[in-house]
Amino acid sequence: MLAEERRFRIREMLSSQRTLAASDLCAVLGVTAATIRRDLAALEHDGVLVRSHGGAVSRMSSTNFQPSYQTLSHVHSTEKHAIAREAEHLVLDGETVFLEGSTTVYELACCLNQRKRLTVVTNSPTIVCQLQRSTGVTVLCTGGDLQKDTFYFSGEWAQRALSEIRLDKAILGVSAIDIPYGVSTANHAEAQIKKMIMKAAKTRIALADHSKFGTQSFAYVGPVTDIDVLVTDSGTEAKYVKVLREMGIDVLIAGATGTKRKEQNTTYSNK
Amino acid sequence: MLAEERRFRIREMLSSQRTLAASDLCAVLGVTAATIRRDLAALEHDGVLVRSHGGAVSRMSSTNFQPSYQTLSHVHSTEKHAIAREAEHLVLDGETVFLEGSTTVYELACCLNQRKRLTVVTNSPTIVCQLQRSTGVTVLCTGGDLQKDTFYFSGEWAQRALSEIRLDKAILGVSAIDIPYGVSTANHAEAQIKKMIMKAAKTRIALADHSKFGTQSFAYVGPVTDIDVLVTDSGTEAKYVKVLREMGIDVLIAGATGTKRKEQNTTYSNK
DNA sequence: AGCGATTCGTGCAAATATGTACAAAACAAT
DNA sequence: ATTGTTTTGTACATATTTGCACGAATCGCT
Repeated sequence: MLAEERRFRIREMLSSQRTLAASDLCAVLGVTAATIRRDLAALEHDGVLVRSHGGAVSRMSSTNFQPSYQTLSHVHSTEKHAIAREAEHLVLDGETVFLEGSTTVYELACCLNQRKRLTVVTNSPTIVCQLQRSTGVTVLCTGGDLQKDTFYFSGEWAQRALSEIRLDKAILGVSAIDIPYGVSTANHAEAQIKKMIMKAAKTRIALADHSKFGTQSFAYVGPVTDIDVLVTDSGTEAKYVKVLREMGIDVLIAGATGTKRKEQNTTYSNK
Repeated sequence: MLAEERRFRIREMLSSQRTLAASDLCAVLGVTAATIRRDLAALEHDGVLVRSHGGAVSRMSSTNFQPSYQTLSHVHSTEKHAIAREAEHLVLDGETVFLEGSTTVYELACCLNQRKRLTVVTNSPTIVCQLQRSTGVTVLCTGGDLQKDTFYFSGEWAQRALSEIRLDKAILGVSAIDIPYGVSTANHAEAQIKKMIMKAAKTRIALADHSKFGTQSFAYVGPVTDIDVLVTDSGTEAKYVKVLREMGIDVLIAGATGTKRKEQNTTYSNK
């Protein structure tokens, strides 16, 4: 087998598997570990992957693209992950959904790679990159100005794109939710986009970990009753859950107990 | 057996096999390794294949399993890199430029991270992700439908965004350039986008390595005179350069020693 | 914190591939 | 037939790849 062929197959595997174990590669490709190591070194040099002890992690369509995302997602990452896993069941095959950029929604996007017949609209370049290899998912992007603080698109192009579509479901992260005040966010442009997403979707699903409750932020998005389904973690105080449910909102609590989650980047050997 | 027939059979084999081993070709065609090497060298120059240690890899998109970013990014990467470095000087601080998704243009985007006061518009999510951390660069994205084969945005949203802007410079990769026929590309949607980019820009800069010359592809983009500046590598035949210059096109040759054509993906240890 | 098991980096040697000079062979045209 | 051109085979020096080996670094587990 040609060296090129071998490396091509490694690339190929990386498009379906985010992580590869060096030992597995030795067995599958029939070469020694030294050769695999050299292959991985070469592919790392080409920017295809990032090596890690025992194997490698894909660099395309992964969180390695933006460190800001990584640093952010470390915060409450266990809860975010549980929330994403819970929200995944709300997305059905054949639907058209909006995924609004936010770290929690990004986690959700990672779960959707294997879906068939799903249309995703998003204002996040990171989510686009995450989903670009999944053949079963049609991806549309609003485009617009890239906000340097949040890494989402906003602005005129994004707004007009949103004004022209109707969605089965919109999934968005919220940065602040308060019962009397409503939902708010730090960025005015982001608030504008969130309002339009709300308007375009039949079902509005919000993801918020427990730290977001009872807080207010600069730019007002809308009342909490704009939300149809709210997914949060078990750390949220019961009083919030109770009041929201009384207001007719479907509150889902993601079970985050005991699931000791390790950092995504270092678990390369899992199948 | 005629040399022409031998090379035809190699082409034929490449349409069913992505890679060919030189040793296999010797056996099948009944000639020595030296002859096969000369054949492969000739076919490489014609842009049919890319040589690699021990054989060759098909370059024709129809046979490539995924003629995507990753597959092609290592092909002619030395030339692409040199071209990108050369084109970098054409982008000036303070300008508004369009970067059209293509592997060579992506290389260029990587060089622009440190710029101050630069506005970049692009239809490539990969380029957005590449530039999103650079504080000095304002990034806009056309949005649109994500093409699963090329990973660029196209479609209505992309077209309308392009119809509303005027650019100092547009930088695009070309997949096929032929003197009488003009510029063409494999994808119809991509050709549409390219046309609009051409229209929106005051100065149109095309990047093309030597293998693109003298080739035609499915979808017509426009005559070669649409191009103001063409950046290529030193492997391009002099006749093309001469004719294009006579037509008033500013042809820049990226400095690379013509004889030494090492494959980047096989040299991982240097530097 | 310590320890055994893996894994990593790398020098070395064998095998293989590459580029090229040169001669032989095939071909084309008078 | 002969002459000039192109192509192919041979030979050989150089370059690359790969497996093996061994010390160093890292990981997982107690």
